[in-house]
Amino acid sequence: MAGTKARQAHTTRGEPHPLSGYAGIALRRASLAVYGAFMAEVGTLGVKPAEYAALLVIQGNPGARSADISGLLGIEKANFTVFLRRLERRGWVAREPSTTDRRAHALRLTPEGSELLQAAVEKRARLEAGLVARLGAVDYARLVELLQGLLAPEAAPGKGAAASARAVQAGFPPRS
Amino acid sequence: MAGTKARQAHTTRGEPHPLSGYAGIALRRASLAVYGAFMAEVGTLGVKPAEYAALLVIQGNPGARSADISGLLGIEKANFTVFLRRLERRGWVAREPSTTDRRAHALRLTPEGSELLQAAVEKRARLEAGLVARLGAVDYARLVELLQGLLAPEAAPGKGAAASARAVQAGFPPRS
DNA sequence: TGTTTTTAGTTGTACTCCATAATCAATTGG
DNA sequence: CCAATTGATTATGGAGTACAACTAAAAACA
Repeated sequence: MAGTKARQAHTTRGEPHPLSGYAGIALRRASLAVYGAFMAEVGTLGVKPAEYAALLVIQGNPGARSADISGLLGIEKANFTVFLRRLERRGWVAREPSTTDRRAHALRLTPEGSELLQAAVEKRARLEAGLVARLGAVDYARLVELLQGLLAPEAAPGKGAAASARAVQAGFPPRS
Repeated sequence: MAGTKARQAHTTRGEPHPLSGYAGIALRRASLAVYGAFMAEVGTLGVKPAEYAALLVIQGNPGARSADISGLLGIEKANFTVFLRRLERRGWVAREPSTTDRRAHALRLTPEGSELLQAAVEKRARLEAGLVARLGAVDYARLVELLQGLLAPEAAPGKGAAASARAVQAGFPPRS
């Protein structure tokens, strides 16, 4: 998603989009739609989805190193450096030197970051409530479940190596 | 999607991704995963998803103009120009002058384009079969249905204007 | 009819996201 | 102690997209 603008293709309201019977296209369109809804709701705080996710994970894993967080977010560590710097410059994330490894940094939310994140979490709850209102709670849960099923590792037999010793977790705030 | 490479974040196979409980993140990840699967299967023909969709729509609406197709695909007409030129240079799409409007072009698939598209459709059927095998036919259909529900216009009451006189349709090949 | 407004297509530019390679310093393992 | 690995950074380039400006043709209208 290069441009931040949420596109609204096929403005002819009334019928479903003629290509949305294709799973890939439906997925892409839905992803963009939710992205746009996020920006409309939470984006007013100046936070984009990737940044929101980063703040969430950092809050849940205070002291974690860059590589841990970037790996979890699926951001290349190289790009995560500049990504982090934005969060740091805005005063939301502090990068303290690690006490155990002089190459690494320990990441934490600043008080301002925590405050902002709390506001963002509340706004995101409203966003999710909107989605639930559109699909119904049961269908919404089912959708998320099906998406997870699509992403689930296909029971890869031999390969299951324990990748990272340092366990980094999502650290959800209690789901609304 | 800037980089064509399908990222595989969170390589630790075994548990679901810790952030995929968020609908937006699950959608994004699923979208990228299907994109990657498409590239692995159909991409061997040198066709990316957007190009595949374009060829499909052009085949279903022979003689349609650029703006019709680009609108349906959700591509800016400005960007569609260069996008089209790629398809044209590869010999898949012909851009004849419109007989009724000297500004416009009538788009058609060339014989090579039709041939390629047919091969792509077959490969995509295999891709879809893989998704069905993963989720099961019922759940797969349900997923697509739920995604469409997420995208459906929220019964906008007064606004329902007939936007485009020229009706352009998806022109599916018979769904496999 | 002649003039104005709209439309189809094109070009150019800029910005964001992302991948990759190269690099440096620090750590780890023989 | 030296080689290989690792955390982080910088720099570069490709791909997708938005947007403004422009040309030529068509449509609307007085």
